Formats: sequence, structure tokens, C-alpha cells
Amino acid sequence: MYTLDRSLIAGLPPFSGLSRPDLDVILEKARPLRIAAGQAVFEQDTEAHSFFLLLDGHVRVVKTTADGQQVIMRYISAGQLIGIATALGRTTYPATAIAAVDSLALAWPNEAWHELARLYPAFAANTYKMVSARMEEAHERVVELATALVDRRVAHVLLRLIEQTGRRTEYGIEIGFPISRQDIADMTGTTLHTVSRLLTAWEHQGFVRSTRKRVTVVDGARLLDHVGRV
Amino acid sequence: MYTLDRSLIAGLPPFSGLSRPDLDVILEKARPLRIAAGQAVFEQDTEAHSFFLLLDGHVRVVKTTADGQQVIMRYISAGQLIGIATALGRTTYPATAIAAVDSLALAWPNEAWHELARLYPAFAANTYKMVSARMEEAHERVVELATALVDRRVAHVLLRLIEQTGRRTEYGIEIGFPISRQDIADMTGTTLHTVSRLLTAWEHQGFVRSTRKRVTVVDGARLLDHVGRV
DNA sequence: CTCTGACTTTGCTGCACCGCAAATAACCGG
DNA sequence: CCGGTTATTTGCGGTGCAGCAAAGTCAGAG
Repeated sequence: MYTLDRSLIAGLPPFSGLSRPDLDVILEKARPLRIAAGQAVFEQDTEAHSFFLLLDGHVRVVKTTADGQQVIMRYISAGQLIGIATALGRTTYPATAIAAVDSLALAWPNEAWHELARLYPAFAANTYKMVSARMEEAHERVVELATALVDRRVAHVLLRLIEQTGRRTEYGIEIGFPISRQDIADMTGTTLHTVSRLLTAWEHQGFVRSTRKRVTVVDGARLLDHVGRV
Repeated sequence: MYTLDRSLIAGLPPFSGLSRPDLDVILEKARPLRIAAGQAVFEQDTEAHSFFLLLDGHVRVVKTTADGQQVIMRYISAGQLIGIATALGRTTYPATAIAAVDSLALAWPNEAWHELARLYPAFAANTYKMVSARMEEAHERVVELATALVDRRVAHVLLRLIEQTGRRTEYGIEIGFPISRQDIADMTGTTLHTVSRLLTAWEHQGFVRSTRKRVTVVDGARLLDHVGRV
């Protein structure tokens, strides 16, 4: 077993503005959950029974279409809520969440949502602020998918990922979790073949470096400039 | 001058669950606003000074990219809020709103937002429910843009528009406001040429009818089936 | 250490769709 | 009713990118 570090959790965005006693009450209702890499936290179109706070690791949220095509909606990092279907007035999860690495989360039963939102308005407000931010992101993605060519979309995804999860390394900034060419393709509406071709071309030009499931951005500014020509 | 029909307004989604006296207080703070067809309600990246409730007409919400490409994010019909930048924690409008026909709206000064949200939790809740719904729509659009071919995207837009604004006519259901080929292209990430070709092809097959700025869906089911093959 | 399965690279072919151009066609103000 | 503007149609060539196929590479299990 282990004990949760409440002082770390208190600093996470969903709990900003909450008092320490209030936080304790909230955490009391949650149970810790370990998710092995590749395991699902929840699955698309199944009954939403819980919502989650990711404490450690990385989770990808994937939508699958009727004909089996996959689109990665987002990567969730530590400190973010996922599976808040109830807060959005849904009864089922709109997507599947899969751990990209071994991860740790807190899980609240769904019924806890309304109670917490009522008792702690700051918690509800933080959540809706996050929903607003995600809506804006989705809108920007719509614009990009509707107007930008593949190379630009892939470049922007790489830059967004290093901004959110990047780790400094010897050669540049590396994306903070394993990600395949197929994953990048599923984020940008293209194929793994095209992503592979782009990455090798960019590697020749010195913008990125990559190995199996690892991508490092060497020179983000020049990469941006390269795809930025109108 | 004219007087607002409060009993009609009381039935609109943003005010669901509010008492009549409460509604009167809320409406007290708004001023009516006429917008001529083609006129902007607000413009992208300008200071958000007000939020609006559309009472009559149709407004299109457009994002313009740095290199001048346009994407229509949505059409707003009577009864819906627009320009709620403040509620989303923004200080500027993320898009431009343009009246597709002569329209009528109510405008609240931005400062009213926080007051109303505090005094009337039902109003705030209704708004956040709507934001959630729009986020989901945006997600579905991302999936479609990332996976579906142009004909399917255009067909789905037509069907969505007749569902939201359709009027029965002699031949089928007509989209409830003037919309050009270019507009449809800007909603689906294609060009007016491609939209034109699709519409004429579908007209030959008896799925739709169209004239300048008017589109009628004759047989939505067969149109769906036509583009639905995997 | 080796085998096996997962991931990646790379060439080739085809096509969906864009971009340009130019000809109608419909509406609108005077 | 007419001239000018705006919207639509249609042809043609080019291309970005998908799809298929096959070889190469790496990681981890046993």
C-alpha cells in the first residue's frame, strides 16, 4: 500500500481554491486505482460509473467510429480529470481511455459528482473552466483539420505534446511518453506511413530525432518555420 | 418600437427552470439589438463587451485563420446564446458572428454575466450544459474531419442543418436560411467547387434540390445511404 | 541468445480533391 | 428593364496523400 500525498494533490488545478479540510472530505470519497500500460480506464459507450483524476502517468482518450477508424482526442497528463461524463449530463463515456504507461488515478463513484459540485462550488467552477478550455481546443483543432495540410498538423501536434509533457534531453525536448507513428497519425487524421515519411524528412533536416515510440524535437522554431509557409 | 414577448422568452433553453420574476430581473438588464443581414454581431479578437441571446433570425459564427482562410464553426438559431466569452473566462471573442438574415437579439453587458450566474444558478447551469453540448459537437466534428471523405461530410452538414432549421416545402425540407456553396464549403473543409459538383450530382439522383443560396433535402435517408457506404 | 511479434521505413500506384479559368445564371439597384 | 455584381457550374490538369506491399528493425519473452 501507499499513502496519497495530500499536499501535492491540493495544488492540482481541479482543487484550486479549496480549503484543506474540504479537500480531505473530497478525497475521502475516492479510491486509488492503478492502471497498467495498455489497460483501459473506461471504454466508449459503456455505462459511466466513475470519474477519475490522473495522479501519475499518461492516458490517451480515443474515439472509434462505426467503421473502426480511431481518432485520439487528447492525451491526459497527471493532475487532470477524465471520464467526467456525469458532469456533462451523459450516462455513457463518449470515448475509451487507455493508459500509455503504467499510471495511477483516483476514482470517484459517479454519484459523488453532484454532491461535490453542490458542496464545493469552487470544484464545480474549476471543472467547467476546464470544459471551456477543452471546447476551445476542439474548435482550434476543427479549424486546423479543415484548413491545414498534413505536415503542418503533424508539426503542431508534436509541438503541443512537447509543451505539455516535454522532458529535456541531450538533443532537445522529448515527448514525455511512448508514442507510435500510428498514434500520431490518429491524432492528425493521416496514416502512419505519412507520419513516418515526415519524421524521416525532418530528421534529415535536423528538426527532430526519433526512435521506436520516442520523438524528440531538436529545433521547434525551425520546424514551425518549415511548415509555416503559407 | 416593440415590446418583448416575455412568455415566449421564458420558454427558451437558457432560462429553463427560472421563475418569472427572476426572468424579469434578468431581462431588465438587457437591451434589444437589431442586426441587418450581413452585419457583424461581434468580431473575432476584439474586446468582448457583451453576450447575446438570439431572438429571431440566424447568425453564423466564423473563425478566420492567420492566412485568411475561413471556417464556419456553427449556425446559431433563435433561442441560443452567443458571444459568451466571459462565461468561458476569455476577454476577447474567439470568432466573428455575422447575421445570415435580418435578426433580433438581446444584448447584456459583460459585467452582468457574473452577477446573473451568481444570483441564478439555474441560468449558469443551463449555460454550462450548453457549453458541454457544444464541446461534444466539436469532438464529433474533429472525428468526422479526421476520418470521413468530403461527400459524407457535406451530406452530414446538410442533414444537421435541416434538422436544426428545416422548413417543410413542396419538394422536401429546406434549410431555414440562405446559404451559399462557399458557406457549405467553409463548414466542411472543402471548396465551393467541390460542393457545387456534389449538389448537382445529388440533384440528378433526386436526393436534393437547390437554387442560389437555397438548399432543399428531398430524401435525406437515401442521401445518407448514398454516402454511408464504408 | 534467439525467436517472435510489434513497429518502422520506403517504393509504387492510384485517386480524391484542389486550383485555376472561363462561361453561364441569378439577383439588385437605379 | 438594364448593367453590374455576386453566385454557380463545369472542364481540365496537377498533387497531396492514401493504400498496398514488402523489407527492414527493434524489444522483450522464454
